[in-house]
Amino acid sequence: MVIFDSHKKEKVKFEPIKDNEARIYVCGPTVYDDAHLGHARSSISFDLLRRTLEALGYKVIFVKNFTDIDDKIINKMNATGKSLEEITTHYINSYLKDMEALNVKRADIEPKATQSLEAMFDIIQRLLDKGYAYKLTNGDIYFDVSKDEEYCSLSHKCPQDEEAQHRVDTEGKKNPQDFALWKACKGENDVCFDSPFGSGRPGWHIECSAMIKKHIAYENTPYQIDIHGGGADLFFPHHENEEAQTFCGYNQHLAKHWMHNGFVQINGEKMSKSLGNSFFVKDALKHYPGEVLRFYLMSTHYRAPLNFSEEDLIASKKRLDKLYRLKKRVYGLSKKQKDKEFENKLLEAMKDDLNISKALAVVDEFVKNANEELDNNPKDKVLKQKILSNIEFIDKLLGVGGSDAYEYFQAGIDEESKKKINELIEKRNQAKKEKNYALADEIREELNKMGIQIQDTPNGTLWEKV
RNA sequence: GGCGCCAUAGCCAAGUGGCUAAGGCAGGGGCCUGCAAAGCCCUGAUCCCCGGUUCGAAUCCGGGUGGCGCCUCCA
Repeated sequence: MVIFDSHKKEKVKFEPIKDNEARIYVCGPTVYDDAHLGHARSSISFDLLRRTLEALGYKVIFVKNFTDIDDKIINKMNATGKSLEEITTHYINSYLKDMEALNVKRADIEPKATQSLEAMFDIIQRLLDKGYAYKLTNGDIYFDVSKDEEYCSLSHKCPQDEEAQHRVDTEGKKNPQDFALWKACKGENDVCFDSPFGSGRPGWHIECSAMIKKHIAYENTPYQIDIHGGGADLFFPHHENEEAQTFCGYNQHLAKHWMHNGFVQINGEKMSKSLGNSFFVKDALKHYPGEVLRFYLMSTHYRAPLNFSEEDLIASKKRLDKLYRLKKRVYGLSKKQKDKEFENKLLEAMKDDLNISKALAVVDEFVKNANEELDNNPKDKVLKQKILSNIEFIDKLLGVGGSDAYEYFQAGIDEESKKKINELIEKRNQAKKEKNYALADEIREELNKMGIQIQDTPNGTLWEKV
């Protein structure tokens, strides 16, 4: 497996710290609002990484956190009068539900910041003891970047010029880039926890360092975990700061490899709350099945920007439709016949830094060849078993193609409508038998108007929702 | 202002020095079909511009132009 390490800025061979094991931590959402398409893309990107490593035989330990203590959550509390727990529980559930619809596998561990406070205290105390952190008179504790010689060597993105540094300046800090490890309690409208450093709450960056240390960090190794992932915007300062805390606190680098996914854009601009162009997953799911959305969001390489467009999404749907039409042709088989050659080809593509374009081209080629072979050998059982097995492998590796082939095309149609559709099809077949083509075409037209498209096949007349 | 990424057919998108530049969508032609649909077959680009390196470049180097991102919470 080769991955692009954004620290080294090149593709590197993935060599795990421990043989055949991969410990991965991905920055999860701050749960103060519903997941947008950007969250979806990030989730799907690292889901593909995980599935690929698993298919290659690695034992993957996958951790994705929830940031459940943060300024924006507090703002929401103050705005709505709801408790922290109410807000975060609601959005965590909403997030999990959306990700399930997108066929993203659940993380093995889903830690919350509020449950990892002890681990944060440990790092902060170490940093204070070692002189990497200092406390202001108001009780805030900051990390002193000037004490860390390696600061900025991870992302190489630290601002150099004076102007940029002054923009992030804050009263009392020793260096403009110093960041908060602990924020002292600011009064009634704040959320505060007891700590050895007084009442307050943790800074954002410390949360991830703590959760990694607590849940999956190796001891006595140069690196605590194998891969740390997240959105490209997190590289600096978030990941730079995580690395600084962990390295200065434990004398271990945080992660051997760093991976960052590109953004979802709308009309060529980053999709974000502040630009007012964000797009919630739950809204997109009202119009398109999760699987279609997944297929679309993963069809652009994870590092490249993806400019959201409905036109492209529809093109993706049509591409996925073809896989499911093939699946209908091998419907109902139980026995499987492995096709190692195909599996290796698909895996080979994904092994190259998740080259999804290559992988999907392999899928397209497979679908095309399978259709042709089925045309020539409609009764070949082994062939059909092979095809079904390959579709299952596609589902396992890419997370698409696993649904029931009929339900895929009939999603959103209620039982009553289905009954009516079947009656009309029956009526039309009768008309066809009597060579009353005018009536048959009339019925087909009626179905079309209902948004139903039919296909006459050797196995009878099939229908799909357009 | 600092740092960085990107630019391939109508659209999406692989490709990192050398066979005829993958694949998908859309379009055109054909087979199949009562007619359709689906499926299959055929069909399209010399790779933003200029210069350089090389026997040879979409692929490397330099300079442009255009777009985007980070530097502030952000996936």
